[in-house]
Amino acid sequence: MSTKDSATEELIKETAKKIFFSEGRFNATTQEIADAAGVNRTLVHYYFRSRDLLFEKVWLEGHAEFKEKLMEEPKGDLSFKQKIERFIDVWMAHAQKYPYLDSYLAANMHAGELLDNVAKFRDDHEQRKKAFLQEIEREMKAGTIPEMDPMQFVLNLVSLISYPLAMRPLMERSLSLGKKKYEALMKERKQAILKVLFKD
Amino acid sequence: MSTKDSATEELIKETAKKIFFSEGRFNATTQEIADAAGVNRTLVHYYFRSRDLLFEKVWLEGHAEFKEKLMEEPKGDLSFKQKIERFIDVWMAHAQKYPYLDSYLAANMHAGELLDNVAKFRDDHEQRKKAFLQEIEREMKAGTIPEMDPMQFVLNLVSLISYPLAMRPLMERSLSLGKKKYEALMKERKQAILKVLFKD
DNA sequence: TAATTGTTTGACAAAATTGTTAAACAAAGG
DNA sequence: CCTTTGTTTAACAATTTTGTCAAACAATTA
Repeated sequence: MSTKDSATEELIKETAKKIFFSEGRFNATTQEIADAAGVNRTLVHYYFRSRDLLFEKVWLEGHAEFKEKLMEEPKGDLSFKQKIERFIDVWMAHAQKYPYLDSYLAANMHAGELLDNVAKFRDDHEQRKKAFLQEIEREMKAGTIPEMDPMQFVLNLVSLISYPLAMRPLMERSLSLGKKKYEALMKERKQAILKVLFKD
Repeated sequence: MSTKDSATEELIKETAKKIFFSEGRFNATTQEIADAAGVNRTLVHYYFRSRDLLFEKVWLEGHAEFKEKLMEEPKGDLSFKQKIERFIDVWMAHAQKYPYLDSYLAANMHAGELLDNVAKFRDDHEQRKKAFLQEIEREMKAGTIPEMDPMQFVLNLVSLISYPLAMRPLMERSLSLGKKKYEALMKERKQAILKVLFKD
């Protein structure tokens, strides 16, 4: 978004995002991407120099987009529970668009480079994270959620949200559920999560 | 295991498992695998014909091993909670050995072939699954766990176990935790999971 | 219209990876 | 000792994928 972003460049990027993170085809070749976008393969190199740079660019963009939405300061004051609800909503919406974004991250953590870039955000978010943890402790003391290490609460939260979406095809199969049934399950998901996180 | 399994063959397989599923380097070449095993690259082809066949073989083996341990009938009678505890223990142990096995599955579901093979197990497990779901419902009625769609309970269970292990490097970073601290967190993990699943 | 700039293309080169083959080697049995 | 069988190796071939380049093309601007 820094400058103009020719239509073709944008088209290639969007196509790549779709192939990589919606369809999960991480090993797609430049040829396949170019074909899917309906452009000459050389253009991929013209705009992004190399396949890896293209990948990195779209990955960072997708991830940044997600973080931004997630961290966006909500309008009015929200209760703790409302904040959690919003967190769930945003995350689930994103995971529905790019189901393979997180699983790529999981499967490629070892590379490490990706996370270094992500870390740029860190300073900004560090204090907000701290505030969030403190808020969790307050809630525990107030008795709205069970007492435990606040980190465990965070792990619970993201696990319950992300896993069923990232692992959706696996879960569908191993639970012998059809597409429809799983969708219905996801619709109820938010409430199911809230039910186990909060004492009620 | 069908026949003899020469030492070299076994060595290559074990090395491949480690590279693929412990280190998560799914794109490792035959050369890298051979190097890591300290054998000539041609041997990989001699024993497994092709890279893909090697991959499939070790994947199926790893997965089968896991399923077997998970489904193994426990000795005496266990209470529902004890069964869940055992489930957590087995899964966490396995995920510690091969943290990338599940995430590979997640990231490559679209291929679909893998799961077809896994499906062989299905008939055996189908009825046990049903029994498990019924047991969950009984527990809900008995009031030991919150009322919800039993499938949601299953999703909660596997999410809470698997995600923090599969996403470990990501979580370590985004929560700014050191290796030590995260390990400690995992030690407490079982109790944290039980705490949210059961009413107490 | 000529010139400049940016875009697109096909042809080509380079690199990386896989797969095959024939020959060397070693162990075991006759 | 010779033969057979299974194992290991190096050299080679084939394929796949990436990356480069010069020329064609289009749009805009002088």
